[in-house]
Amino acid sequence: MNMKKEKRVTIKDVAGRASVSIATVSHVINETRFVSDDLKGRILAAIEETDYQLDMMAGSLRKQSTRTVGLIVPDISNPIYAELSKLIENNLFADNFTLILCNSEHDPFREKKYLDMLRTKRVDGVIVIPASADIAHINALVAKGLPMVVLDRPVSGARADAVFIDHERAVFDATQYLVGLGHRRIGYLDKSHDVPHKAPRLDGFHAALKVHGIDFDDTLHVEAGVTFEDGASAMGRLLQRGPRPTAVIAFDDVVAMGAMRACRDRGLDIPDDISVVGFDDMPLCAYTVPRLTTVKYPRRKMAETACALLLERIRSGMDGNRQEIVLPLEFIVRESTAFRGEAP
Amino acid sequence: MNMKKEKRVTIKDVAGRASVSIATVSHVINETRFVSDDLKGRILAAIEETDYQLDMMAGSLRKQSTRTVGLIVPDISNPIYAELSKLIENNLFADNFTLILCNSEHDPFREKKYLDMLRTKRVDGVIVIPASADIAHINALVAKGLPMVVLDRPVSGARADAVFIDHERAVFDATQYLVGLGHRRIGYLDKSHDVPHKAPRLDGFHAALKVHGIDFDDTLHVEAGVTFEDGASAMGRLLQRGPRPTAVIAFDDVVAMGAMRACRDRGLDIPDDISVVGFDDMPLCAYTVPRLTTVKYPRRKMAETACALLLERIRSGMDGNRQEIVLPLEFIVRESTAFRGEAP
DNA sequence: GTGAAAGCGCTAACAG
DNA sequence: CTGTTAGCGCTTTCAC
Repeated sequence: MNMKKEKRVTIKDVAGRASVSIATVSHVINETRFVSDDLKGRILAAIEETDYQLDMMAGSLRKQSTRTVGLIVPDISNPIYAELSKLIENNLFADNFTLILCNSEHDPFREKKYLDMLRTKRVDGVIVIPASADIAHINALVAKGLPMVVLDRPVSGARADAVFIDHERAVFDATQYLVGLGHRRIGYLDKSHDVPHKAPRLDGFHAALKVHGIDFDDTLHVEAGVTFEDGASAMGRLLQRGPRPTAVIAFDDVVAMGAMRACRDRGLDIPDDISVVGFDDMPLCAYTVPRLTTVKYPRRKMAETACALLLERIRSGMDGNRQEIVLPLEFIVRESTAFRGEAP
Repeated sequence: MNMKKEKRVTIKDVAGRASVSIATVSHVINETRFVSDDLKGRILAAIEETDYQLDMMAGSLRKQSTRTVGLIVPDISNPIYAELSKLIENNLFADNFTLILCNSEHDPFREKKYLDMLRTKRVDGVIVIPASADIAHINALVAKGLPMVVLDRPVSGARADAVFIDHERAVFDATQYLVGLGHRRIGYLDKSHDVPHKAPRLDGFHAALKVHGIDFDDTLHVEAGVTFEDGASAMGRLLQRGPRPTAVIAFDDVVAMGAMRACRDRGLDIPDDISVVGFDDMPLCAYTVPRLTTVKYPRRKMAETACALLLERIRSGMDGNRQEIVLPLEFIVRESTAFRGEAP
């Protein structure tokens, strides 16, 4: 095939062909000042004929703005982050921004490396779901004037704008709901990584138990990774430890689904033998058997808010005070939770 | 807070501080020619002190290469594309490339708009899962010298490199498997969009039926969209049409799961009353109840091959013949398929 | 071994 | 209304 790259056609070629200055060409392209119909016509024709296409890079160098933003997520293959990314991408697309996708793989080191790359590529801003609670590198970039918003996870001391949810409250409510159903032995499938929202969630769990005078049994606390398999094996471990719980709260829906599978494999019925509640409300939750009771993660609102915050800060050139927005959560009762056997 | 943007520190500042020429600074940064230890030391120190960071954009303009590639997927919130994206991102990261993510939303028009943006941003190449069979705009870019690879869907007449799977064969095998289990009334949950792999798959289905002397009953053919809900409602429609099938083949796992849900809601057992087979093998398949029999989509191999092809073409400057690689599929039998009631 | 200087393709003063 | 021109920050000949 041997496809030779033809010489790139530049604004100069267009100008030459239309017998005008390159300034005028630039101005009709960007609609940045009035140009007579005559010239405009010739220029448009020349663009057409030469099949000219703007080189944004050159423009970006000049304008010091790339109309590109970076998004750092722990793992795009987690459905919740996938959906969030999609919503963010949609918002940005509407504003003619383009998205650089970065998977940190839950690795703070990789996150940092990506942050460097993004800066080097001169993105106009970045949205990051931080992999760990250590956000010194994030704050450093903010200090250098890079617009950033931290998403999803309540890291303390952030100097970037932030939008997240009230993790503690959400788990508190979920726990309280289970207690209301008569459950007293409630398992907690925690996250094994040390993510920023791990502590607040566990706090919420403990707080709810305390309010209802339930002692926390440490054997009911196990940790799980990020896959279905991790959820299943964690649940397996939990079930081996002494008297089994009548309900469990999982760190997210993926873990909850793995857990349901593990129960099922041991002949335990959900929710008759064990109630399970998830976290996130992935679309799938309404289609599992049984349908999963869960906490709804406000992804649409989160994406919109994050983009609004970021774009505003990009527009304003980092003026204005830091914003922190906490989004409300919704508890969605489906079929995976029920009264405890003997309870009212 | 009012964060003033400090003046950007450039290569000039570093050169000044180290009392050398900017050329030398550039050379130590890029390790592109020998520099004495003395100067190198001073330069490195100056970089450190000024917290200088390379501006890739300027370099890219000069070098005509951005070390960025575009990825266009129909919908990143589809788990299979999410995983594919992740694998691709990983491959590129290893080579220090950066990824611009684009959701076409299954819309050819939006795909085209994104392609324009990518070109304008001077990406070094693009990987695209085409939204439709019309790929004139893709070929046009290839003709202009942009390295591209078309993924997943067997569009005809592509001038870009391509890597996809044998859709026809896969569905042929799946159908044959069901027939082997004694099924004769097999439903087909097709895709409603006119995607490039729609026809080959249906061909495979028909071919298998024909081989076994089974007449195709048109009432068993329904179309579904892309969500769980779409799958459920399509299955609902199918069940309303005359004698029900004893098995169904779904266009993808998402549709299959929606279909399972719909069966369940009507008191039908899977697989005792109806067998269902999906397509893709999302991780979730092993965790549903029952576990889903499906065709395994070779995502890892696909990601690797696509990246290898693209990077090679970028490296070689579009030399060499067009490549087309067809990846093998694997049929994964789990619990959602069984012998037809009365059959052996 | 090192430096000077010419651009990469565009935008935006500034000058008419 | 339109054109001239000075950069944006870097890479890379070419010369010493």
